[in-house]
Amino acid sequence: MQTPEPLGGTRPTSRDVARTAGVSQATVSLVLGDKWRGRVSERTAGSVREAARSLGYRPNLAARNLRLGRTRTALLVVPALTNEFFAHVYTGAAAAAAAHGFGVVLYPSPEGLGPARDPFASAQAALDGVLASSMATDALEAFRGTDLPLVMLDSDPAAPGAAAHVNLDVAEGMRRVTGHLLGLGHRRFLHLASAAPSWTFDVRAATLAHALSGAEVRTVRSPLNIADAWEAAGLALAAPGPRPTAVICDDDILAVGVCKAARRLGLRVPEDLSVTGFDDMALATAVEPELTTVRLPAEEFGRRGMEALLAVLAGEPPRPVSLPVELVPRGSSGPAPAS
Amino acid sequence: MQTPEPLGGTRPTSRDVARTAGVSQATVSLVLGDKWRGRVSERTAGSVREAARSLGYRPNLAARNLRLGRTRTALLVVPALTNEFFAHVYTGAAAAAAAHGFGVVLYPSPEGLGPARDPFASAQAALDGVLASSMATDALEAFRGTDLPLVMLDSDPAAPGAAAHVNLDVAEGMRRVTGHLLGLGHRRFLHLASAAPSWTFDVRAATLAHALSGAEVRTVRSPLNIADAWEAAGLALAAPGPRPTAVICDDDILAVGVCKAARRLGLRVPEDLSVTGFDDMALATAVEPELTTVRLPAEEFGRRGMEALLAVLAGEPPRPVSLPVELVPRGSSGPAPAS
DNA sequence: CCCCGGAAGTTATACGTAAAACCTCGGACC
DNA sequence: GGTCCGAGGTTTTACGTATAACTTCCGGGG
Repeated sequence: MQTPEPLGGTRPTSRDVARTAGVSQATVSLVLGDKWRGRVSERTAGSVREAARSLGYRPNLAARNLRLGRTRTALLVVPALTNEFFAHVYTGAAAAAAAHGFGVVLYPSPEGLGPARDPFASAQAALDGVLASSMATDALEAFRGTDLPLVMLDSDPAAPGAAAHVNLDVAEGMRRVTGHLLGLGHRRFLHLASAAPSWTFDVRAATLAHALSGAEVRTVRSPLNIADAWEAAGLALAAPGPRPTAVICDDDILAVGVCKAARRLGLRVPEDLSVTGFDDMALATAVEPELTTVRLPAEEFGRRGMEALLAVLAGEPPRPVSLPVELVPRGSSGPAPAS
Repeated sequence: MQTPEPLGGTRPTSRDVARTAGVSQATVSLVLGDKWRGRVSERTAGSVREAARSLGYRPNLAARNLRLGRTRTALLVVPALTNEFFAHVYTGAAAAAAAHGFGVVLYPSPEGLGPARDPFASAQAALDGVLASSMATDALEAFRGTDLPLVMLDSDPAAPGAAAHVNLDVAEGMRRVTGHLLGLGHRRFLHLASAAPSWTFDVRAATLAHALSGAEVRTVRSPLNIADAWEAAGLALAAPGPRPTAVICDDDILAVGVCKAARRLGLRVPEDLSVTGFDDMALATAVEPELTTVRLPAEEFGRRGMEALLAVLAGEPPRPVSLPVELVPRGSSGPAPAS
């Protein structure tokens, strides 16, 4: 069992395969491209495959992409993978892409991007289409004046520019949360909202305002990290006047910050204060008490988004998708305190 | 301000730019490739750039890659981005790559990979090099018989096959943990180890065994998720015989599981049981009490790894790197109980 | 007997770029 | 006055693939 691998760094080409198989390069291309039925004999096809295998032949993707004018590569634009939600979105998108022979490349984060560099060149990939989260607002600016097919995640379905929209039904999620808390007797609320501007957060705020129109609601904004949420919640909960009995958060991360702030203030969760999250990431069951939250099908979200993009690329006009979400009641929410 | 953008989906080529600028395609290539000093006049160069801008010209990456035989793209192989540690590694690697004009593509997860599909084709990218974590063991198998430059993350520096090694000094981290706990008077330990086979975990186990050679140590393995860790720790802590007073975990996630199991058993952390984590991810400060853990410079880890790979690609023989880690004492560890 | 059609290939070409090799002209130098 | 040289380009070629267009051979039908 010797290794007939090419030495010296030069990879074998289809022409090399043709030479060893004793056929022309075109035949190699036909056989390996699975377009040979009725054009090449079974025998010849076999010997071509054998030659390719023994040489360790791998088609040159750059050449194929140039020839075909397509790259079978999609760009995924999300804010940051260190947010578990987007890591799941990536996973789903990558899986759906792979199932169709596509690759996924991530838009480089703004920090990683040098000054005034071309976002497309930075991706270093020729692209067939773009799948973008509305939360990556700054990155999206870079895509003005591009005619690449674009599918938007969690953005206004009425907004122009996108070939398709795939959304999570966050409005229903927020209705479930408010219904849950109202049912527990809560009437004074704090809404800890994300400071990041995005359509999905606007929807949550609007839904919440509508569902709680009879109750008392205060809104505070915070960046999506525990420390900032802790500080914002601490200030809001220690403010003069009647204290809210429930805090509705736009994200599990914020809810964790609220719980920490509550404990610091001597408030028990859920006896003195109910707290709800959003997303149902690993964090939600890591803390004590576990978070009442809204489960978002993050991975399916990415999968459906990519499938919509692939449909667009295939020429099928896709219809908008809105994925159902689910309320997961856990220990962080309980009956409103008696007083 | 009209839009002279190409209509109908056909992007302008360097030849189109040449035509509008009134020069040859070669001149366009020289100017835009910044190789024109002394070969093209300032005037001509200016008009070429102007033409390119007005046409919205973007070089065809596939053609460039084919011509140059390089793609300025590296493959990153990690187990799962939903593990926050690897999301940080990706971020650092992508930033370092972007700073050198490189792109990063992720190895598709095994699930996303169809049956018996070529891992390289699945990435849908022609690659210049590979940066791989030793924790992605199954994926690494796919790279046998490849001569792509390979830099390993957290793998045995003595192992062959890699052009360079970049490691975290986890041995020192584990020594700090054991020193910390021994100093607090602990003598009976439980080591909750990762069930995933990897060199980095072997090092932790070996270091721990050596540092605690005079003490009593039991080892239990668990997959890296809260639920499994909870179960494994629950069993171990409820086992007959003297109970360990400290649990040393290979990962913050495991430590969180241990804390939950301890609470279930009526054990207070840290009064009855000290628990330490590893990694210092967001989880560590989300829980109560906050975790004593070892801070790993995850993002720098990715950055240095990518820089090592870029050095290899540039022909510079790099020396092995071992990044320092840091013990972060927090609330989950305290003096051993008196009894 | 001739022609036609299908099987089994081969030859030729284009994709867009980078760069080596070549051309042309106007002055400087001997 | 011829030659050389450098500035400022242009012409040409190659990268590896996919496929359209062409060739060749052979058996069968009229």
